[in-house]
Amino acid sequence: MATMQRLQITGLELFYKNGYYNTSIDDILKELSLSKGAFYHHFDSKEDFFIQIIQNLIVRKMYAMLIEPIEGHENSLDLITNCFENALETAVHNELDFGFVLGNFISEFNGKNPEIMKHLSDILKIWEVNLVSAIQRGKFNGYIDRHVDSEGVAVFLMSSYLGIRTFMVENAPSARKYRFMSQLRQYFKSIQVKTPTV
Amino acid sequence: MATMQRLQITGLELFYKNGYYNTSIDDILKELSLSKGAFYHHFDSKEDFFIQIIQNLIVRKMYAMLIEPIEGHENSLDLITNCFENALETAVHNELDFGFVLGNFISEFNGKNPEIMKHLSDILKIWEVNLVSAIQRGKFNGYIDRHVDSEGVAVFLMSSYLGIRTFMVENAPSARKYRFMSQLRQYFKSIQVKTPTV
DNA sequence: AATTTTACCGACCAACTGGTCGGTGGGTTT
DNA sequence: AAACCCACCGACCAGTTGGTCGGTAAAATT
Repeated sequence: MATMQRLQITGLELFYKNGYYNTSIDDILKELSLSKGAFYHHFDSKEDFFIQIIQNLIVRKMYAMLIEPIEGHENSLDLITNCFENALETAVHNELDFGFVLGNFISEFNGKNPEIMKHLSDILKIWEVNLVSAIQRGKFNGYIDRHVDSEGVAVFLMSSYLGIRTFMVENAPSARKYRFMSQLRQYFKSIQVKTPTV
Repeated sequence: MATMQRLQITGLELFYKNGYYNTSIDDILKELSLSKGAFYHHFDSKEDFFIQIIQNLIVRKMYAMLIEPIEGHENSLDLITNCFENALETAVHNELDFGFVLGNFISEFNGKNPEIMKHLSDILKIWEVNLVSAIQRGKFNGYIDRHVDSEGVAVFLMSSYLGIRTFMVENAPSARKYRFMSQLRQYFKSIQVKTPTV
C-alpha cells in the first residue's frame, strides 16, 4: 500500500488511542519503520497531516456509518434505531466508531486549535442536517408526530449518542449499549404518531 | 490563600482548558509566578497533583451540582430536570461544569492512565448510583412508571448529559440547551405515571 | 539562643518534541 | 548517457517536558 495511506491509517489509530497531542510523529514512524524524511515528504506539518486524515478517513466513515444508513424512505425511527444499533455494536468490539472518534477529537481540540475545530464541526453539522432531514421525512411519511421539533430531536439524538460512547468506554459496554437502546426506543415511542390501539 | 490550593485551582483551570497532557507544570507555575521548587514541595508528581485535584475539587463540585440537588423527596423527574437545567446554565456561561469536566477527562485518560481512570470512574459510579436511587424513589412515590428500568434511565440520562455538553461546546450553546431540555421533558413524559386525563 | 522544619527558589538534567536539510539510490525523460 | 524527479533516509536543531537538587530565609520548636 502507498506510504501516504499507511501513515494516515496508523496516524488515526494512534491519535485516537493516545490523543493528538500525546502522539508524536516519531511514534507513528516507529510503528511503520519509516523516517522523518518520509513523513515530511508527504505532509507539510503535523496539523496538515491530521486535516488530511479527517478528510480522507473520518468524513468517509461518518458517511458510511451514520449518514447513508438513514437516507432511505422507510420509517425514519427504525432506520435511526438500526443505524445506532450497528454503530454501537462496532463500539462494543473496540473497533473504531467514527461518530465517537469525532466527539473525542472535538473534546481534545476545543479551544486549542480553531483550524482543526472548523473541520470537525463541519462533519457534525453534516450529521445534524441529515438527521433533521430524516426526521422531517418521518413526519411527512406519517411515522413521526408532526408537532415535534425536528432540530430538537436531532440535537437530543446526537447528544445521547456522543454521551453513551464516552460512557461505554469506561465500563460494561455491552450492558450499557443494551440499556441505552431500550431507552432510545422508549423515547422514540413518545414522538411517533399515535395510532389508537384499535 | 494557601499556595497548595492556588496551585490546584489554577491547575484544574488549565488542565480543563488545554488538556492534561497539553498543559505543562511550567504553564501553571508561570500563571502563579511560582517556581518548580514550590510545586514539588507540595506534590510528588504531575499525576499525584492531578489525583489531588480530582479528590479536592472535582468530587466536591460533582456532589454539589449533580448529586445533592436530586436527593430530596419531591418528584424525582422535576428534581433531575431542575438540576440539569442549572448545570447546563452554568455551562452556557462558560463556567466550569463539573459533570462535563469529568466526561472530558475520561475521554482524555481513557486507555492512557488506568490509575487516574479509576478515580474518574469512581465519581461516575457515584453519580450513577444516586441517579438510580432518585428514580427508584420516584417510582415508590408514585411519580414514575413502575415498569421502567431504573438503571437504563440513569444510563440514558448520564449519556445525554455528557453528550449535550460536548455538543454545546462546539456551537450555539444556549439554543442547544433549550432544545435538549425540551426533548428531555418529552422523554420524561414517556416514563412518568400515566394519570388518565379525566 | 540554637536547632529544626517549612515553604519556596531557580539552575540544571536527560528525554523528547516538531521540524529542517543535505544526502542517496532507483526510475523516467531527454 | 546525462539530467532530472521521486520517495525516502537519518543526523541534527532549538525548544519544551517532567523531574532533581542544593540552597535560603522565615517560622516554629526546643
